[in-house]
Amino acid sequence: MSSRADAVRNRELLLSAAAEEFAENGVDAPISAVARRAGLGKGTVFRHFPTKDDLVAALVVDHVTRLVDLANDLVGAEDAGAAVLEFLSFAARQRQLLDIPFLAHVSDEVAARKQGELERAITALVDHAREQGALRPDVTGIDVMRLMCVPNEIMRNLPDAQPDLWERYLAIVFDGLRPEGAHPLPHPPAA
Amino acid sequence: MSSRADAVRNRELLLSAAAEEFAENGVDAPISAVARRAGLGKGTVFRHFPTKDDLVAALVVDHVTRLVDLANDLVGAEDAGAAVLEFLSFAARQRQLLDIPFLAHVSDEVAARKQGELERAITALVDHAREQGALRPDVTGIDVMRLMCVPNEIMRNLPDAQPDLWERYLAIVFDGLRPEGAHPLPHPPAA
Amino acid sequence: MSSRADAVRNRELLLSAAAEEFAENGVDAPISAVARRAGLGKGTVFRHFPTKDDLVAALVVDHVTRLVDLANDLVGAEDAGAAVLEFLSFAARQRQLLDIPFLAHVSDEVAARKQGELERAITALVDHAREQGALRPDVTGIDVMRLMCVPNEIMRNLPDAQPDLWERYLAIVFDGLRPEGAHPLPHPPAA
Amino acid sequence: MSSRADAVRNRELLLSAAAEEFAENGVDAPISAVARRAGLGKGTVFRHFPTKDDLVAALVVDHVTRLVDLANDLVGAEDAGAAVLEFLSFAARQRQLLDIPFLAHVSDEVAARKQGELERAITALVDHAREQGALRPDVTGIDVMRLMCVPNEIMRNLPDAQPDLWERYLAIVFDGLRPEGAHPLPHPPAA
DNA sequence: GATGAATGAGCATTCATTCAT
DNA sequence: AATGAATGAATGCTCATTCAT
Repeated sequence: MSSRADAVRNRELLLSAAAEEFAENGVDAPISAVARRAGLGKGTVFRHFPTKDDLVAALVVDHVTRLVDLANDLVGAEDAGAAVLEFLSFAARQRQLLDIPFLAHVSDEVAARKQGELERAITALVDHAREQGALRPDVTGIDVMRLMCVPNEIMRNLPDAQPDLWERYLAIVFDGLRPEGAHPLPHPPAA
Repeated sequence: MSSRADAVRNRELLLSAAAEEFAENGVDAPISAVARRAGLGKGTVFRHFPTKDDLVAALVVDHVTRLVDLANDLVGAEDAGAAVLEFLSFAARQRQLLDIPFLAHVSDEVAARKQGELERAITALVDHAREQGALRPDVTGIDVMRLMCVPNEIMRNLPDAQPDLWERYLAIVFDGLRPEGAHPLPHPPAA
Repeated sequence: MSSRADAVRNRELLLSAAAEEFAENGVDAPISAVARRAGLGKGTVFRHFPTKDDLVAALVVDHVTRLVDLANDLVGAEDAGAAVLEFLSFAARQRQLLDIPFLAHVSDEVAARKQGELERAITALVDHAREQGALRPDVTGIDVMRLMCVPNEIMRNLPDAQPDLWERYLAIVFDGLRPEGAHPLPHPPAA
Repeated sequence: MSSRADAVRNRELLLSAAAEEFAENGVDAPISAVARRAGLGKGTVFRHFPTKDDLVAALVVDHVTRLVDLANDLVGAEDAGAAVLEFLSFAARQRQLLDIPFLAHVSDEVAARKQGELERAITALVDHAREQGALRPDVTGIDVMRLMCVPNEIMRNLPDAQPDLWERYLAIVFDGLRPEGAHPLPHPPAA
């Protein structure tokens, strides 16, 4: 009755339902809400993701994968500074739960590996931009990764704000990453 | 076990236990964990704060009060730019849960009033700094309020980082607030 | 442990377990006691009745429905006086919690509607009996409704009494409803 | 500072506060509400009544004592039937928690003894009335004791009714106790 | 003797997870 | 493979009771 293809479709259905639900109501939203939003039974969620944490991890992997792909696409761009800005804008537009809390608390191996990939991809991007003089000399990919979520977190705290307001705060942060008027940074970024 | 006089001390005990617990494990940490950390019974928490929300609100009020007081102290400073930086450094050092999510979700009246005070105090500070040319011309107190939590949020995601790492990210954000090399900001900050 | 079909049975199981438990220990009996008596988990109670109040309301509706049905069956009886007595006997045999406190405090809409039905049905029954001269001229359906629980309440206070003792007290009350030797009643019954 | 007399006064204060509180909000009202109503500390309640049950028992004893005293006063009355009616009216006017549930569930020895006294006093009263032909020949003091609370229980279920409505239901019950038109009662009243 | 702070058992309710169908 | 019923651990909160002052 249900083909392999249906299973794949359901998995996607669940992932996007979960992304919406968690973005809207936080990760504490019950699994049942995700199931309802997907039009599926609660049991089906657990068939695909044995644990709620697994579902969250899959979401993170999905999201990080998209970011890695974009970063890799952008890594050869002429204007590396613009590329970094585009990357950060893309990240900000994904309202999903790209909190680093997640990146951090999700213990999933695959997720961890993906984060490593992301770190390398962003670092490449940032290194280019720094070398081109588009970013301050003392900033690293890790720094950018850590600042990546700032617009999202601000927006999460302002549920009624106009949807593009994040651009304002990304602009400020990005100005802080530029070489003009940069004051030397304390501490190394560490691992 | 505790005398009448210790009741006051217990309230403080509870507030700081709650601050630690919530900073470490998020607001979803159970009241029982707060009680255990304070070395008190669960019921005692509810004697002092009839509701979990009341406890959170008290925490917010406490914290915001400290920030308002500092902002008011700093408002007359010669170097207003340095004053803003000092204010942000102080805010970052308070590891407590000064998430805007809290500031926003706490429905307590007193807390709301305190937040209004904070907004006014920061705005005064920022206005001075802007007028002195220490901050970019298009930044407002509200913007600073929203960016105030960035170092804390980054640190929360990095539980094993060296304790002063926040200085690095505050430095970047603050460079973004300076007038040198500032690119005009999109959107008004709105209320 | 239970099939889809047993879910219906479980609802009944829970209702009768609750009826017994509440009749025996009062409505303040914990839900866990109801669950235990039904041989089910505490969570299962909440699956079927989202709230303790919902469970109580369902019980009331069930009970009142049975009474309404009987009253409607009896309304055409030849001997309306005997019909009223039969009705009251049936009500007394249902040990359940047909306290008016419940009828009153249950805020459930459906329950309220059912009580209206009951009042109308009893009133019809009583009106007939009064017209036939089987009841005193100054008694109403509302009065009978209010006296309906007397035997139950007496029995609840006498847990060790012989199970049919209620008949004695119903007999006394019913004699008080007869026209013979009736002294005029003070106050109207009011709504 | 506090004399023996104050202690006695406080005991009375507490008893009447408890009577009011429990009559108004049910026996589940917290001890703290009783203390507040009495204008005393919670601890003081427990000094006088080591247990909430003790307080309730004391209330019952108080109440039953009043009833016993009245019954004894009335036992020599000319019109014994009128005396029984007066006794029942007095009982109905005491809105307090004279539920038999209490009489039954209170395990206090003194309370039990007092109930024995009450039973004997009522029985004497009822015996006289029966002998005078004012009550049906098959009714006993125990029956009257059990029916004594009916008006109270009906009123408890009708919080908004006019305060004298109980007279209507006492009248019905009392008519049921009269010899006119009495149908023989089933079952002995038992102990 | 009086007070109110502290305590923990008890209760309603939610939700991740398991499993029979 | 999908479903939703059953389950119990966890949580916020209330309240009788104890006890230091």
